[in-house]
This record gives sequence, structure tokens and C-alpha cells, in this order.
Amino acid sequence: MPPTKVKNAGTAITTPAPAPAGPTGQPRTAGKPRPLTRIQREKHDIILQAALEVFSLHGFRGATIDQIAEVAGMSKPNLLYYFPRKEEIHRRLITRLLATWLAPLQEMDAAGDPFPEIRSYIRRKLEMARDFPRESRLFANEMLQGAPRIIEMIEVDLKNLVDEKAAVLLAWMEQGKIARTDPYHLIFSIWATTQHYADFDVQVRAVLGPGRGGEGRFEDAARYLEQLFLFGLTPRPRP
Amino acid sequence: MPPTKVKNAGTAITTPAPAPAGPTGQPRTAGKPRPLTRIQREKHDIILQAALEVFSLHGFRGATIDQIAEVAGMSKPNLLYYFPRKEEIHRRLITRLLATWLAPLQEMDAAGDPFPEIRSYIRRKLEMARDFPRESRLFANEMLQGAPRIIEMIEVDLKNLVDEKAAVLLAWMEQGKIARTDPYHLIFSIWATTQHYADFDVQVRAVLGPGRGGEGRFEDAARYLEQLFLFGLTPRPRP
DNA sequence: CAGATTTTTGACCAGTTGGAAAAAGGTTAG
DNA sequence: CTAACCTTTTTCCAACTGGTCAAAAATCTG
Repeated sequence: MPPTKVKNAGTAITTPAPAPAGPTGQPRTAGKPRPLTRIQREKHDIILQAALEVFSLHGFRGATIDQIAEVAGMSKPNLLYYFPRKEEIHRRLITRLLATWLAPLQEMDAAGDPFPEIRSYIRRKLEMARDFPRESRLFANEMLQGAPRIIEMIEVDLKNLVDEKAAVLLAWMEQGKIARTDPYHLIFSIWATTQHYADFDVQVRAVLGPGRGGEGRFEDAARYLEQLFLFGLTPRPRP
Repeated sequence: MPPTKVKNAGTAITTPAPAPAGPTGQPRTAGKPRPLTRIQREKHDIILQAALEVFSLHGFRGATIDQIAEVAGMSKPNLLYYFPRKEEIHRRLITRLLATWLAPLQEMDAAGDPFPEIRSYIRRKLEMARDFPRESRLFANEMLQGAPRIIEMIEVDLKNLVDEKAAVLLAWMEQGKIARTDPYHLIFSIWATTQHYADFDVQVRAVLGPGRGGEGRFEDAARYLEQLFLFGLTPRPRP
């Protein structure tokens, strides 16, 4: 009978109450998780959004709790009430992200037609780069640092998924439906070309200039990538 | 008449000597730069190497002078004797890097044959990813943060170079020598696919596994990319 | 070698950082 | 309404941060 949360346990009323513990710590005998309150859910969301903003820009080390708290519109101790450690915020963000990130590849269907499948995989990844650039940058930041906090997820979950889809691609190659090439590097090249538009967005916009760097750039990219992956650069006779 | 470095100006010999200033500061009336000593050149190099290591891993904000000093094998004050500010080290690194980074594209020759030119551009970029991964990551880190310290170099030097080479590519397209497509996004895709092997190295190695993630991965990548950019994924009859 | 210069060191500082503690202020179920 | 809980604020701290400074040590130069 561990004396966690002993309100008035026999002894004196002056029992110092050992563990106040915020909502995420939950060391209340670790038995009843006790459902999150409305405020808790709201604040958790706000904090994670703010943290995404800051972490994706400065990386884990470069981001400060103060910054996150400011973006979240609350005081540092208040933020720490919801997430007792900086690492915890980051871990949650990264874990959630990874699931989102893998989804498009998971959808690539062995039973479908190769080209439409690959084509829509590229489209989906490009849409993610457009709609979730901060997530992409958070991921990139983590990779640049050697993925210290998610390496085993990469080595297990991601690797398994890629192995599976590489087998699918390989089967398509065997059937002569797509060109025979390295399925792993094929997947890498799809990742690289699509995420580039989120991670190197500044560069893309600067190089395209004010004229072509506007919203249309994602449509242009989609068109270009489609052609690249379909035919490469070999000139074809006009249809 | 600002009193910078008044050697013995009339007053007493006990003049407090206003600016000792390290070798890089050079406020000795800013007149004679005085050539760097052997030790200065050596230490500058050592520090820049160490800083590259640390900055490329943690970004500007996440890196500390202490870390850099430790990697460089010297004390923090000693390091600060050579580079009086953290920003200065980073600036030097980034400036030097940008020149190296642009070189391969500069070499792409309008007078050459399109496919060999593009092919060897890809090869060179891939070699850089292999041989200078830290430089690549430093660059990526800067981009992720919105390139605050090099935005105008990107907007001017890089943009001009890309504009020039895009024109070359466009000319090749007009002549029917390569497929008609977007030259800017073509260049982006070459950058993305090659730098991926430096910036996302952990992921690449983890996914390829111990078997194929060894040194051979760059050769495999080169072969794959060559095919991608030449023919895409459309199956071709066996030669 | 001596004197001038350059390099290195150790002590120090003000501001920032992640985080702890406790008390004050709000909510809400009974 | 009120007791129990949840949330927020205030105050504080030790470690770390970028950077200074004077003195000591090493090096170079004539």
C-alpha cells in the first residue's frame, strides 16, 4: 500500500502529501488514469501546437520552454504543469508525427495499378509537405541530429513498412509493370523530392522568385515530379 | 577623432591601452591587417572544423561554444580569442560552404552534351553528400530555420546561378535534347535526391539495414538516380 | 638571450535555462 | 453551497550560456 495520495492516513493531519503531480505524471498509484478534463485536453493541444512551431524551427536543443510557453500563451510553470519535462513534449510530438508520416506509404496498394498507386503516393506526400510543413521540418530536424529520440522506431516500424512496400514494388518490377530498379532508393527519392518543398521552402521560394514562388509552386512540382517518375528526361515524341 | 588605439598620446605612459583585441578583431586602427601567424591559421582551421561538427548536428541555437571548444580541444576563452563571437564562426562556415555548394552546378556546361552534363552533375552532388555530409547538414539546418543568416545570398547569388542554368536546361529542351519540363523543379529534384543521402543518412542506413546500408549505398543510389533521371519508371525492353 | 608580442589560462559575470515548491485562485460534483 | 479537486501564478534555484578580463605562459624577433 504505497502512500501516494494519502489524504489523512492515520497519522497526523500534517502529512506532507508526497506527490502533487500534474495531470500527465499520474503517479496516483498508477492505477486509475482518471480521464482528462476539458481544460487538460484543450491545453495539451495548444501546447503541442506551440511546441511544434518552435521545435520545427530550432530543433530540440535550440528550442526553449519559455518560447513554447509564449507561443502557447501561458506561463512557463503553467506549461510545465501539463508536460513536466521538455523531452516529454518532444516525444509526444514525434510519436504522433511518425504515424501521420507513414500513413501515405501504407496506403500504397499491391492490388492496385502500379502507376496510379505510385502517382497518388507522390501526390499525397506532396500535399503533406504543403499542408504540414512544420511536421516535416520537425522530422527533418530530428533526422539531422541522428534521430536520437526515434532511432528504434525508424529501425523497426519504418523499416518493416518500407521492406513490405519494397517487396510490392519488386513484384511490380518482376511483372514488367514498372522499370526494374532499386525499390528502396525509389522510395527514398520520393521522400526526398516531396519533403524538399517543406524543408527547403525558403530556398524554393527564393529561387523561384516572387513570380513563380507563389501558391502555384506545388502544382508545378506535382506536374514535374509526375513526369520525372514516369519518363525521366528522355525526350518523347509529341502526342 | 575617436580615441581608438592611442599608443602614447601625450598623456602619461599609464594609458590603459583600450583594445587588446584578438587576431580576428583587428581593431588596430583597422589599417594594417597584419598577416595571420602559423598558429592562428592552424587554430582557425581546427575551430572551424569543430564548429562544423557541432553546428551541423544541433543548429546555431542548439550548439554551444563550450561544445565547440571541447571538440576543438581548447578552452572556451581560448576559442573566443580567435573568434570573438559565436555568430562569427557560423558566418564564416556558412559563407565558405555556400561557395563549395554552388560549384558543381556552375560546372554544368551549356556547350556540353545534355545527358552527360546532367549525369555528372548528379554524380558530383552525390559525391558531396558522401564526402561532406556535415556541410550538407549545416546547410539543411540553416534552411530549416528559414535561412535567417544567408537569405540574401540565396536570393541573389544562388538565384542568379539557378536562373542561368535553368536557361541552359531550357535551351536543351527547345533543341529537343531533353524532355520538355520545368527546369527549376528539375534542379530542385537533383538537390533533394542527392542531399537526402547526407541529411537523412541515419534513416537511409536504418531502412537499408546492416546488409545494404554499408558503403555500397552511394553506388546503388548513383545507379538508381541515373536511371530515374534518364528514363523514369516506364519499363523498357531489355537491351 | 631580452624584450615584445602572441597565446593560453583561470576567475568571473550577467542573463538564460529547465525545473521545483508552494500558495493562491477557479471549477465542479454532490 | 462547499469540500475536493484542478489550474495558475509567484518566487525561487542551480546549472548553463555567451562573453570579459587580467595575468601567466609560450613564442617569436632582433
